[in-house]
Amino acid sequence: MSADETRWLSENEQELWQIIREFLWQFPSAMDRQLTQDSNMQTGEYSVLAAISECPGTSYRPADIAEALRWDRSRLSHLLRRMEAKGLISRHSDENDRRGQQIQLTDLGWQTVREAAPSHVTFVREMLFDSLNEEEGKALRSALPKILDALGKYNAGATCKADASEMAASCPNS
Amino acid sequence: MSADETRWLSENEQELWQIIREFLWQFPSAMDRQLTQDSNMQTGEYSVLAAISECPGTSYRPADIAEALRWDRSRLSHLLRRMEAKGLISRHSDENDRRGQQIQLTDLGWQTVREAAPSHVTFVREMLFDSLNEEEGKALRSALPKILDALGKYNAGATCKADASEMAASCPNS
DNA sequence: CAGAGATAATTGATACGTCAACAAAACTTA
DNA sequence: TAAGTTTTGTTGACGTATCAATTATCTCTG
Repeated sequence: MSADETRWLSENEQELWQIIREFLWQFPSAMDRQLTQDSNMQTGEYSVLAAISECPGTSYRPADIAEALRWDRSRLSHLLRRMEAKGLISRHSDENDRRGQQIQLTDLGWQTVREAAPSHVTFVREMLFDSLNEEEGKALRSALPKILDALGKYNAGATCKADASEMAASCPNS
Repeated sequence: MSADETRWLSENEQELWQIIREFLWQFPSAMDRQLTQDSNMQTGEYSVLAAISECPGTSYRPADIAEALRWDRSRLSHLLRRMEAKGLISRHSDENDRRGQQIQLTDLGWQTVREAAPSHVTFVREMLFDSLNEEEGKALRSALPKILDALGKYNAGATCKADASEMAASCPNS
């Protein structure tokens, strides 16, 4: 950056940015609290349970899960260890590729996600969707992918540059 | 919850929810990376520096900052300790209320936030505002406060139930 | 003014995310 | 098939967020 070519935010933009920042912090934080209180887990753990449970009978490799959630492998590895310790998942070595593993939900894992889902979905509906009219929903649906796309380009070269959704595509059901 | 009165998400809603979740994770995460790489700090630290620097010459108490940012006091306390260790802020006990403190930016703090601002604002503009057309901006501006309001009600009784912006209101400049 | 309660801020334990370094297995290609 | 490269997944160190408990000060009420 030579001189000062920074395109600073207008007052309007600053206001909106503050609202967005607050949303970016408050929403995940409240969601964590909801899951902690109602189901003794946090967003990350729920995301993994939900991702795996979407295709009953399927077993995923960590890499699939990481890609579906757009997560760092390391983060997932740490979390899977904790979840295995809690008895929520089981791992079996992948016979086709012995670097990898097959991750499955245990009975306890299934029970846990089934019990957690209603109150969590209720939270998401009441905090989010009930506050959106049709127009606002459409706007989000058109705006956010553009932002995610920009972020993806920004990240190019970094952690997760995969082009996604192979996990969903390979799901036998749905 | 008696029977199963859960209002599950429709397929459309599930799609949107996935996009939102991704945004909620990817954006802050990329922003942290931007600040770390360009300015050796994270979002929290930048937020505090920016909040304090908004009213030059003013000194804030931690409680003011916590309220303006809608943060937990404990989180702020830990962060202020680290920032003081780095030499970014200074604390002086408040003569009017000796429970409290006066927090000010040091010269290094000022220099740091001035140097960090351009690339950070550029990130926010390029990743966020450049992807929003006018209509989408308006939609966010109308939707997010409703969501924040719902979250506020959800939190009622928890950490931060204050009704905000006393810090901004008391700002001599602007 | 005494005591009860509220408020400001800190602290320590714990859990989680990130990063860089690593090990093992699988591809690639010459 | 051997050497180099990529991919899969783990590990440990470190920074940060959260929660409950604690201290110090202030305010209110009788």
